[in-house]
Amino acid sequence: MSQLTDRQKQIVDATLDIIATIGIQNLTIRKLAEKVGVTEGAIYRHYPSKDEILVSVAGYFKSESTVILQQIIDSEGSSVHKIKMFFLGRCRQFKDNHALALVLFSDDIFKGSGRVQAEISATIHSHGRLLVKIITEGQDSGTIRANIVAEHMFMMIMGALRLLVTRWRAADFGFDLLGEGEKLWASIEALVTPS
Amino acid sequence: MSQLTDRQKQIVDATLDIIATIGIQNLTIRKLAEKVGVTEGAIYRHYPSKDEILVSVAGYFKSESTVILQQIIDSEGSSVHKIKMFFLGRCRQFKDNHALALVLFSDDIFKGSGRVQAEISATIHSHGRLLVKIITEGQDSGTIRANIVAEHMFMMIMGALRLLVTRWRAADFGFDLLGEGEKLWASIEALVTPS
DNA sequence: GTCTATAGATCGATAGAC
DNA sequence: GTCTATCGATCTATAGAC
Repeated sequence: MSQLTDRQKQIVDATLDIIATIGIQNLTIRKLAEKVGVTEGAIYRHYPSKDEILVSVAGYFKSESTVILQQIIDSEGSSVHKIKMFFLGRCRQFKDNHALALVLFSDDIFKGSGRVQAEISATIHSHGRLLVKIITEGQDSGTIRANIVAEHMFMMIMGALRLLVTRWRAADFGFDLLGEGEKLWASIEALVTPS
Repeated sequence: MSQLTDRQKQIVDATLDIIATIGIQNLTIRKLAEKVGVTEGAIYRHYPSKDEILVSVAGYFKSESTVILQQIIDSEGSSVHKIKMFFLGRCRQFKDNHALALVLFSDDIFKGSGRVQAEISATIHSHGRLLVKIITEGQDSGTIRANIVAEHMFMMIMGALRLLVTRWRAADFGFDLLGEGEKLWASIEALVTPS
């Protein structure tokens, strides 16, 4: 974690790019070196092993994904507004950083390297708990329908976002994710707010 | 497609099992042969290549996932009942066949073998269109809230199911998927039916 | 249809010159 | 810090005996 050198940042970016385009099962040091523009041996001057590169990728994911959470905690709006901020904020992040969508929504990328897997799922889990808490607060204050399990509401909202992003990736990023995200959010808000 | 020999079925089952446990990036002919109980050379008597085994896996997925769709088409219930049948039917299928959940909900399993990837996503897409059509019919007949885009409603329902299954897998199948699915469905039904 | 044995390619990682 | 060169392991796939 902490700070990466310029080369390390290049390597992490190249790794994400390769995973996004040809899948983790085709991620090799050779292809990585080729994309960075150095030889295979040079890669090992910056990382001791391939696994350690994936650890770095996971760290990058963690810091990026936490940014929006902090903005929400500091925000003053209603519960619905906070969740909307998260929802559209993620769309904006993915639009600016396609590879991030991949890391956040692929369950099997880090399978095999157990340590990385555990860290990522812990992060996702803690973020989820925060959002469920916000939903519960909204239910208590009457801005969100109260006769539904908050956890289930969270699953529908995040699940829909994930499906949207999955389609966006399948379409080779060929539509406006933020625009479609706003439309989808309008439907979600209509469903979860009291009528 | 068509019929598999007993050995081919064994190989497909073993493939799914390996993918489910240690990930596709660790799927090798050696591990496959070991699990089936024969040597590596023997595998190639039943399949010409590793890729062709994955094609078989995809075919198996396709036939399994279509079963419930046909039941729904033939059913006589309301739109809400049909979607519930699909939702809980999938839970039941996954409970009986853990590996199926993996194939249905992993975007990156078949990345790299473009032909398989295309076939699977086409199947998922056509199933989705059928469910959206059922939702639209429900909206027209008044059993489903009509002021929401049907496509978005579909995304929330399927997204929630996916998230539930993802958690079930992460928990090593350690809770009752069908029971939790029924609770989740109750929340979904409360949200999507007119109040 | 299964075995042993092996070819040929590619993988992660290292050594040593510069 | 990058290069060339290479090691040892492992991969997919094949050949030939039984």
